[in-house]
Amino acid sequence: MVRYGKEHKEATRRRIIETAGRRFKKDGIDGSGISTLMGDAGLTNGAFYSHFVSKDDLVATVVADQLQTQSAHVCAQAPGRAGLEQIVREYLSVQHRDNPEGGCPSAALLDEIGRCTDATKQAYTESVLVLIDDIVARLPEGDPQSARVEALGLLAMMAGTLQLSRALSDRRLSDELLERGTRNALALLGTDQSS
Amino acid sequence: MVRYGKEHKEATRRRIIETAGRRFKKDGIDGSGISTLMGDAGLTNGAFYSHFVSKDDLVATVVADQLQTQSAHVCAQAPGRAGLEQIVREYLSVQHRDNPEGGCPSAALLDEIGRCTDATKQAYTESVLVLIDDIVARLPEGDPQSARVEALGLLAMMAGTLQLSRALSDRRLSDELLERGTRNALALLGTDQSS
DNA sequence: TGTACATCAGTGAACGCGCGTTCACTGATGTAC
DNA sequence: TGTACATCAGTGAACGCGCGTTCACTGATGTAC
Repeated sequence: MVRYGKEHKEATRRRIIETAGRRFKKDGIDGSGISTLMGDAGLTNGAFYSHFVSKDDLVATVVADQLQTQSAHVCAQAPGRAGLEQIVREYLSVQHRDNPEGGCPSAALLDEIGRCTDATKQAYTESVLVLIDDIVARLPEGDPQSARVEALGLLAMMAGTLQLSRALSDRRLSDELLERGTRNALALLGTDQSS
Repeated sequence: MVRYGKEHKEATRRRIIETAGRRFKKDGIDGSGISTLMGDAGLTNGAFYSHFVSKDDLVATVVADQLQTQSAHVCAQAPGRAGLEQIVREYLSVQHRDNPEGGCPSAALLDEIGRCTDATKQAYTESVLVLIDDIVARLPEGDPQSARVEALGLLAMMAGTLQLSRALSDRRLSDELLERGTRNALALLGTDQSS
């Protein structure tokens, strides 16, 4: 009865979500059309609507998937404080700055997400909290809600720094900003979080 | 010989630049069409090209103008450290979060600017350095280049925090992030900047 | 003072193009007998 | 084992629309006589 096995269609859907993630981060959400997105996945535009209800549907799905991938990456790092420092250094690196399509979705898309539908903002919020909890697990114990907000603050600071480093046309200044950002981020971790 | 006096056309150009700034910050650069932008200024699409060479030209012009407006706002604040603290508190306020079109262009557009033409990134870089020097003027003296990078780090952190607060669909979490961000920003100012 | 005129800021229709979305279809698949 | 068939993932042309840009024009302006 089942023709291709359902793995086939699901694999295609996965492929679309992953290539769309890279494309969105490279060209922006508004800057990526359906035909281009499907072409990236090796398909034609018409097939899109048998996988997603609308572009908004894809956007919300991709945003959630991107953050989940990032969570997995965080979890794969060495445990505890040492791993956190490694994450910060990687995040605020020249390599990350120069490779938006393979990097953090918040750094590439955060202000655009703020202008998206409520569904997308909700998908972002839920998924970012999963990521945040993976970071919180590496912090010394304390009030969990306070630690969450602390980790959100760290993410915001790192994403903003990467964005600014990408917008500066002066390479040297951009490099210096990344260094300073790394120091600031590590300082933020070093301070014990009172209430 | 001169018909309308040149003030007339210059006033119109100013009006386009200012209304476009608000529109870009509200709907994004990719999300704002020429007809809409000209309509905002009380004109029709056709008049656009007697004021600007292209949309890219407008974008670069608007980005520079927005930062200049922000510089003026910074300079209008009380002098020294007290003024700086006031700026930080205003920046990371609920009012600013809920009013992107009247707020900071970096918070509204930074990742999109990173994807713009070199000309726009250059306009951004030059103008942001003017803003940064207005902030540096409020910091204790020291190595000026180091102070610049410190101020850039502060801007990046504040812009990222505001963006994240706008992307979160959980209002309470968003509010808490702004509070935490304010504390972090003030801490960043409190620490003396060694090298 | 009154009229003819040159200027030029702004109009609005049109250009080709890509957008998001729809739909009649194709053709490879694995199944049933 | 071989053939007829139902399924359905994917195709590609087409929809109306708004994009950035061009251009022939309109009509209010202030000037010249």
